[in-house]
Amino acid sequence: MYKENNLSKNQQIIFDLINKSSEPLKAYTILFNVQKKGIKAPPQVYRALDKLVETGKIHKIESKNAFVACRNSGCEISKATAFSICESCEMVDEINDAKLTKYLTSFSDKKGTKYKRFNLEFFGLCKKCK
Amino acid sequence: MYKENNLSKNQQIIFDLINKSSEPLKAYTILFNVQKKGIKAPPQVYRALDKLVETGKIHKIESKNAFVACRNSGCEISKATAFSICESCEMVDEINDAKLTKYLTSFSDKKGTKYKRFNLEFFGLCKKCK
DNA sequence: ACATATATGTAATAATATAACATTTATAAG
DNA sequence: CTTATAAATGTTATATTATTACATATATGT
Ligand SMILES: [Zn+2]
Ligand SMILES: [Zn+2]
Ligand SMILES: [Zn+2]
Ligand SMILES: [Zn+2]
Repeated sequence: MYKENNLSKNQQIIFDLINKSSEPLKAYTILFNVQKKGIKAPPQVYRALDKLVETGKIHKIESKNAFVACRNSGCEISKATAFSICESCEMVDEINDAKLTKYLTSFSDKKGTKYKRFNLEFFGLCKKCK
Repeated sequence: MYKENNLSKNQQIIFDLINKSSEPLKAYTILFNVQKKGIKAPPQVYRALDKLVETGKIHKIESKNAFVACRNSGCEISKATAFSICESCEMVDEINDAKLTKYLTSFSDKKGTKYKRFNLEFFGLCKKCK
């Protein structure tokens, strides 16, 4: 049967919040902001986050323990992610560069091993902060 | 005056532990293992870790909140790091690939911005686990 | 000897994340 | 519709990771 919307209630609430945020959100910031919607405890937040990461709707910025909505319609599987992170204002942008993705996806190390997933974080100053 | 060894006592103890480990170590694992040497509290561990990361002697594996010794004599500044991480056995290897480093160091995004630092984590299966 | 920066020791607490278990809701099959 | 199964939710407690704050000590340069 055809499924109109694949997000559950909590997942949708949390996705909406992250999606409309201009900056990465931390789990407990999310928790605080969705308590008015009935989501009261950490596990509810973390479970939704896990699912959203798993399906590529959001990504975790590992160096910040924070989450951003995916801005790249081509990466539902979340296996090839790259971000630019401003060291001054904390701004994060998802990088969508086909050449970069191709280069890294096809990268093989000295033993010839290839990898099925990567995450790349660039750090510097954004345009505003330069 | 000439300085023989640039690590303080706590820094040296903690570096030695990480350096002889075959796997990434977490802060509280480190704490547990150096208590016999007189390091008794988290701030002592985290301060040493911060300094060691800052000087490039160790690196933090962000996706694991764990630390490995630098195996790449050329990256004292810790501004261009890449790792391969086995999803099965947790093994981590630092990647030292001049071409990759060059490619990423000279990468500029669509707005022409260049970045002064990056961290790249590849995920897959190591030779043993394949 | 003095000033300054770096490192240490210690207690308390903050921030991030998971375990465990009961219950409910959605989906699919018979 | 009924039943079986999987997915999601609610709730309490706890585990793990990291920092604040403040007192003291050690190293470094003049
Ligand atoms: Zn994406
Ligand atoms: Zn900025
Ligand atoms: Zn290194
Ligand atoms: Zn392995």
